[in-house]
Amino acid sequence: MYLSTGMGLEQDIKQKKFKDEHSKAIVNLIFTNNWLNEKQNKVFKPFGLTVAQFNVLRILRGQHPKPVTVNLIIERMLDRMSNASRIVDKLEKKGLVIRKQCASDRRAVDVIISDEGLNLLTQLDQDLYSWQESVKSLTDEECEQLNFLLDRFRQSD
Amino acid sequence: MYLSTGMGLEQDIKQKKFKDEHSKAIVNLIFTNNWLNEKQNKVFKPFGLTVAQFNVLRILRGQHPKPVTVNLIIERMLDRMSNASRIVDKLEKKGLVIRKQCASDRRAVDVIISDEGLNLLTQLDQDLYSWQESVKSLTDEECEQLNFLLDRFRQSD
DNA sequence: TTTGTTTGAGTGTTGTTACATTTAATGTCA
DNA sequence: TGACATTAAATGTAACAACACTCAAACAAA
Repeated sequence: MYLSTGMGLEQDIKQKKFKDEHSKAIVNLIFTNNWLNEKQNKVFKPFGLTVAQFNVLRILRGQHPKPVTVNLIIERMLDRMSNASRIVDKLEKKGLVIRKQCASDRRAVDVIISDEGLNLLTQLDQDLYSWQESVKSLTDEECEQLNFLLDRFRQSD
Repeated sequence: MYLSTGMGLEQDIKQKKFKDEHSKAIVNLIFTNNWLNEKQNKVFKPFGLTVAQFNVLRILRGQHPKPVTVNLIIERMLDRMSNASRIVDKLEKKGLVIRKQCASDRRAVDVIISDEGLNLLTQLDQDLYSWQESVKSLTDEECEQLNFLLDRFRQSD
């Protein structure tokens, strides 16, 4: 599934026509996200990570060696909140992160990426980079344009 | 969460800078999809439908009164396959669709949207339309551009 | 201090998804 | 025909997400 025909959304989902370009854009966004997600999963799977777990690790690496509270993780996660706690659980069980009570606020929990976690990410980086290159089909200018449009897309808040 | 600052992705997920525009586009796509998904769920919730269920109903309405096999539903679904069967289950339990064995191929199952299902969609249409208008922040031309870029984004297959 | 409110993290529950497997019907072709 | 492969749909399962709730720590303020 999700083999693009290279002929646009209508062919990909076999729909004849959309009411207007905005309706189509909504469907196109969802479809493209699924397409992307499916491919990303395949990259992370050999490393035993889900996309969500990887993103948490990446956040932790970004702050390393500073600890990061669960709250900060939630703030920076791309996907729905709430399960940050459980994701950290999983990562802890795999030895990829270390969790300890925060000294200055005993409600909070400091999370740090472990050496093992850092190593895993280092290994992953290479594969991720190749993957990204392999799916890149837009020019830099087009990417910029896409980012501009997506940012504007979310402006109705 | 997901309150856009109206200042672009970096602020929204509090990340300083991306490696390049392509990396940013990938994250932007995921983030925008989550943003959209969260909003869509709120529209469908009062009707007791998930986005996936709605999409199946819409496919069925598109073919009504012709029956649609589960396979065809899978082909046209935006999101991951495999659960089409179970989604149809749910819809059947709610009386929104009718399922019966296909006459010409006894492996296949014909699914038709029921009158109740059609009614529900009619009610939903109004809310959905208002919602779409309320989140529309791109011009028609920009939507067209976005569709063009998203279609091209998936071209690495 | 005590009382009430807010905050950070974790938990319980229910529904959903991903993936593999199953079962029956169909197709194929020697 | 009979043996084998393929297809359509359903199901088992483990992981995951959504959402509400709990619980202890911190804050606020009378």
